[in-house]
Amino acid sequence: MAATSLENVSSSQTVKAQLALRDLILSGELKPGDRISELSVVERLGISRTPIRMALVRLEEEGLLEGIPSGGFAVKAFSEADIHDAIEVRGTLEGLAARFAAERGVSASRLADLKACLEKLDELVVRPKLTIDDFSEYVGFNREFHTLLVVAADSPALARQIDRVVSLPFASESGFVKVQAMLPEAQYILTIAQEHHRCVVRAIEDREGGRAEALMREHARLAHRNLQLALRNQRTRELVPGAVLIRRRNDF
Amino acid sequence: MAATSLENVSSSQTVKAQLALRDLILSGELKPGDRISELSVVERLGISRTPIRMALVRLEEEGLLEGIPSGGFAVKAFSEADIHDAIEVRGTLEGLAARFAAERGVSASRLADLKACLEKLDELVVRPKLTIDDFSEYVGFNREFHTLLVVAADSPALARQIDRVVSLPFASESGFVKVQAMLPEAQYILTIAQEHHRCVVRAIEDREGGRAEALMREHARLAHRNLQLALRNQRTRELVPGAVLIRRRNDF
DNA sequence: AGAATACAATCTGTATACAATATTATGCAT
DNA sequence: ATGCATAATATTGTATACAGATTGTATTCT
Repeated sequence: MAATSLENVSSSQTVKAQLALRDLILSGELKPGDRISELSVVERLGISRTPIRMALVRLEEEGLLEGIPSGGFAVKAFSEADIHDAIEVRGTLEGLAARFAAERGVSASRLADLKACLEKLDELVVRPKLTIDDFSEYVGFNREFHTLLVVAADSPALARQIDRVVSLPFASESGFVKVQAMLPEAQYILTIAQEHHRCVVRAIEDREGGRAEALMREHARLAHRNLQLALRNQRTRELVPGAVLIRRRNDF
Repeated sequence: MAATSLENVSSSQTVKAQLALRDLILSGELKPGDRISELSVVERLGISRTPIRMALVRLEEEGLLEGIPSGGFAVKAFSEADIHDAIEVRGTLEGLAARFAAERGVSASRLADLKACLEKLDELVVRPKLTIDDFSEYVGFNREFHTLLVVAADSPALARQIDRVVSLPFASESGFVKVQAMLPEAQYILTIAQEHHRCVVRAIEDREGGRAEALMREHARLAHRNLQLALRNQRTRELVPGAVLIRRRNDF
């Protein structure tokens, strides 16, 4: 079911397998701790073992799987602490990105892109009541903003590292935005987030590296709050991306 | 030649291929930009295509190779800026590790391990004139210290990210220590580095997160200085690990 | 009845064959 | 002579077959 939407894309079998497997994992059909039988995946996806094997290696590097000493791969389980730390790492690296951008300077056109994105976000945040569509639009613009920030940092080495943390669904910049739609604190958190966005751009423009860095770190703290609020009850918990990978404290 | 030392280890073909290919790249036999012909690697290593393919994927994730859009892999080239940024990222992440350790507290035994390592380093640094053996011993203890710091942070998510950045040879904690042996500033830099080590442990013990973080960041700056000193002339340049991957500014 | 061992089924790791695609070289036309 | 098109070649992506290892089960011995 989860993979059906991606069946007919024309690309390599390896990529298809990677996307399909990721969906299988994130949708919970393959549970944390499960050893992934290559043969069963073969008949489930109708792809031969070789590209599936490639996909498994890539997903291991991505962090969704872990190698089993005796051979093969298993779905990785994450604790709440893991997610917390992953968010903290993202915040730290995005902070570094903001500092790079501020200290090294950003071209006028890139700064303009950031400001344009800022305005698109502004227009949404000031609305009195946000619809579901508004939220999904917000997710898109929010992702764009974070992408533009990394571009502004102009550092391939840093971009690589950020890509890696963000690839974990619950650490991604828009991971908890969907959850926010359900929370009473939504409007408030969005307002603060947008204040951060605006100030970071301002700090970059004014070449205030330290301030830009601190702001992005603080920005990630909002994700921490969302995480805690979201995991508190079952209804919102299910909306957390990759929630099925989270093992509760006393699971073993 | 470079790979011969690893020929007879008993492990999987994939791991053998990965190690051999890494050596081939780092020794400069495969030059930056070169497309890696799978078949030629097959006859060079006497390993079939499948495990070589796996190794190529892993080396791509590791950052030594990059995928070519039309297919296959090429050896990645790095600019001096890339190396600078990789070191900065490492410093930032190790700073975060130090902060985690300080804020969350470290068990007595782990703190004792750190202090023991500190003393082993101390004993070496105070020697008036360091031999080559002293330096290689220093490299070992230095690596141990950085490993212990990551352990003290007790954060798998962070450890993963640090592993990734350290896997690039020129970003690793001991990358430039060998070069230091050739530099007149050697003793001075080692003294400062050890001061950082000592203060970080102190800061962790005293639960001073901010100080611990700042110190590890500053610590990475020593690597920046080593980098600049080392790349200045050809003799020391050759000692920089993975120097063959560095393209000079006006290479294209 | 419980534990240990042996056997069987299954699975992963590796090798190789095949097919599709990209690259290169050659020839022709402008 | 240069540029483009076509064909030959080489290389990657995929499928599958085989061998070694591992895991689970059943039987036997204590």
